[in-house]
Amino acid sequence: MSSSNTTGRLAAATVVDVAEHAGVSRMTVSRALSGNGYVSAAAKAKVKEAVEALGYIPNISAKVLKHTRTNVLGMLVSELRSPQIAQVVSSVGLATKRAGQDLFICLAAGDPADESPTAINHLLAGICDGILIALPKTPAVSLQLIERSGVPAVLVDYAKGGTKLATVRGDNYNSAFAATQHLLDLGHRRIAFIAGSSYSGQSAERQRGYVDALQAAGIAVDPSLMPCGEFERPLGQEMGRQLLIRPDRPTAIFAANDEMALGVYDAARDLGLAVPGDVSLVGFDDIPAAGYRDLTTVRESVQEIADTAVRTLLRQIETRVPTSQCIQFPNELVVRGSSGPAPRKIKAARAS
Amino acid sequence: MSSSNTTGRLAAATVVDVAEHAGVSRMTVSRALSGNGYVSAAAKAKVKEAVEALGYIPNISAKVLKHTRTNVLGMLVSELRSPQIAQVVSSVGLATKRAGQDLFICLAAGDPADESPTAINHLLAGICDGILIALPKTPAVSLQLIERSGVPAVLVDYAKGGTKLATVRGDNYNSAFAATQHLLDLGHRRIAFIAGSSYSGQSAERQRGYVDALQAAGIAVDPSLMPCGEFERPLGQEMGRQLLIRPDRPTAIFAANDEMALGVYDAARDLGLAVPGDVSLVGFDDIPAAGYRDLTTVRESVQEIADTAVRTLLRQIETRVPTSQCIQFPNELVVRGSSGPAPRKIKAARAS
DNA sequence: CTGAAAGCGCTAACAG
DNA sequence: CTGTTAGCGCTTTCAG
Repeated sequence: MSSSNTTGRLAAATVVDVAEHAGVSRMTVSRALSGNGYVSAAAKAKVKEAVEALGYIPNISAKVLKHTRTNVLGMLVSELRSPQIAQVVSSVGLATKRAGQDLFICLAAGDPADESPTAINHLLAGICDGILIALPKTPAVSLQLIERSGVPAVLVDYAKGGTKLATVRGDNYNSAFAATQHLLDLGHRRIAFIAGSSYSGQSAERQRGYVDALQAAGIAVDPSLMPCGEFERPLGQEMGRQLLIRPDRPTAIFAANDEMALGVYDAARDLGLAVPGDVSLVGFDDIPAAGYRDLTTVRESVQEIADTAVRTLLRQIETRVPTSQCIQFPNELVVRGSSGPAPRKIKAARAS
Repeated sequence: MSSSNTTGRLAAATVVDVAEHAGVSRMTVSRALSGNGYVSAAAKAKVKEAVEALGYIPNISAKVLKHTRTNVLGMLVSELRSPQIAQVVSSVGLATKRAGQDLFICLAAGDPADESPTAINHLLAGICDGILIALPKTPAVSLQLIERSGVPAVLVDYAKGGTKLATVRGDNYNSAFAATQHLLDLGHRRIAFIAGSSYSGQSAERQRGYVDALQAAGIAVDPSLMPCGEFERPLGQEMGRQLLIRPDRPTAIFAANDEMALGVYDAARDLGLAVPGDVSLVGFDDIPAAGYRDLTTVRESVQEIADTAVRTLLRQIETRVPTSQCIQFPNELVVRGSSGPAPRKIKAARAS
C-alpha cells in the first residue's frame, strides 16, 4: 500500500508491495509485467489484480539504473513558437502515443553560445531510450555531441549536412522545384525567392529547387531577387516590401516558409497590390494560417514523417544498430487562391 | 573514464570515476558538488578539476531513487498547436532556465476518456521535483489525482474552480470588463461575445466581465449575442458570420480569444463589412497574429506569470508546504485599429 | 573535515 | 515455472 514518508508525500507502491499483495515474489511480479520469462497464468492474474488494486506504476528511475528500457522517448526542440515546429512536435506526440511510448520534450536553446546543452542532452540520454531531434536553429556541434554519445537518435524533419544520424524528412528540393514550376506554368518569368535562416539546411535546399527550376526554364537567376527573411514574418514583410516597390518588381514571390509569405501578403496589401492579380504568392509548410489566408503552399506529410521517425528510432533501440539512412517523403503542392496567371502589365506600387 | 558497455553505448562517468581521478572518496565528491557538509578547499578544487576532465554529469535517476532533488521541473500541457499555449510553454522554459532548473514537457491529452493519464503523471512525479500545469482542456479529475499525490504543483495561467493547487494567472474578469468598457466608450450598444470552450474556466470569467460591464452600463444582456466558438478559428468565423448576417447585427464583437477574433475578421471580409467601420473587433491573448492583423486585444504578462509560477513552485518544493494561494496579474488592454466608434447606420451584410 | 556502510526500486543471472 | 542474490549511481546516516 501507499504509505507516507518524511516528505509528507505519498510514497508510490513498489514491486515489493505488489508482491506481498499478490502473495508471490518480486521477480514474479517483474516477469509478469515485462513479459520476459515464464509465469503461470494464475500468478499473472494475481499480479494483475494487485497492480490494479494498488495503482502500481513501475519507477522508471530504477529501470534506468539497471539499463533497462523505460519506454520513454525524448525530444529535443529549439523552440515552440513557430507553428510549423509546434505541428511537428504535436505529430511526434501522437506517433509516440500510438507506439505505446511516453514522450519528454526538452527545449534546447538554439543559441550556440548556450551554457550547458550538454546537461539536457545527458539528462535525456539517461532517462530516455532514444531521442528525436527537431532543431532547425541549432549548430552542428550539438549534433556531433549526440552522435558521439551513442544514444539512439533520429532527426525529424530538419536535416543537417554532415551528420551520420538517421533522418526522416520531407523532400525540400523537389517540392520547391515543383512550386517554382507551378509559377512558371502560370506565365511568371520574374520570380523572387525569400530565403530563411541559414542555420537550417531547409532553406538552402528549397532555394536550390527554385534556382534549378528557373534554369531549367532558361531563365537567368537574379541574385537581387533572393533576399533573406530568416523564416520570420516581420522580416518577410520587409523583404516583400523592398521587392515590390522596385520598378522592375517580380510578378511572383516564393517564400521559404508560410510565415514569410504571410508577411509578403501584408506588404502587398499596404502597397495597394492585389494577390494574385498583381503578384502571386507561394509559401512552404501549410501552417493553419496558410489555409485561412488562401495561400498556395507546399504541404509536408508531417504525421507520416513523425510516425516513421518514431518507428525508425524504436528499431534502432531494439536492434542496437545505429542507422544513418535518410528517409524522404514527397511533399504536396497545395494550390490555393494566392497564385494566378502572370499580369499583362506591371502596376506600380502605391507609395506607403 | 568513460568506458563502453555491452550496449555499445559510452557509459557516462560516475562518482566513482571522479573520486578515483581526484584521489578522494565518493562522499567527498558528492559533498563537494552538492554543497552539503564540509569539504576542504583543496579537495573541492581537485574534485572540480576531475569533474571537468571527465565531463561528469550526475545521474538523475540515482538521485530520484534516493529522493533527493533533481532540479528538473515537469510541465503538463494539453496541446502545443495553440499559439497562446506555445507562448506560455516557451515563457515557462525561459523561467526555469533563469532559475537554474531543467524542464521536461509532457503532452497530456485533454481527452477525459484517455487511457492512462496516470502513467504520465506518476512519471513526472518520480523524476521532477515538482510540476507546472497548463491544461486548459483537461477535466478536474486529473487535477484531483495530482492534488492527492502530494507532488508540488502549480497551475499556470489556466485555473480551474474547485482545486486547492496554487495558481498563477492573469486577471480574466477585470480585463474582459475593461475590454467591453472600451467598446461601450466608443459608443457601441449592441456588443456580442463569442465564448470559448467550457472546459477552461477562462472563457466563463471573461464572459462574466463582459456581462457585468454591459449591466453596469444599463444594457440588457441578449443571450443570442453570446454564441460559443470553442476557442477555435474556424468556429469563430462561423459564429461571426451568423452574428453579422442578422438584420439586427451587433456593431462590435468581443471574442474570448484572438484566434476566434481573427475568424470573425475573415467573416466580416467575406460579407463585405469593414473593420472597424462597420464592426469593431476585440480579441484576447495578444498572440503574434493579433499584432499583424492590427487587432485590439488583451495582453497577459505571460513571462511575468511564468517567472512567478516557477518561483512559487520552487518555494513549495523547498519548504515542503503546499500553498493554495492564487496570484493574479493585471492584464493590459492593447488598443489597435480593429476597434473604432460605433457606426451611425447599420450597413447590410453582402450575401455570401 | 573525511570515509564506510546501507539502501532507494528494479531486473539480469543464476539456482532451485 | 519461481525464488534468491547482487548491483545499477547516488546520498544519508554513522564513525572516524
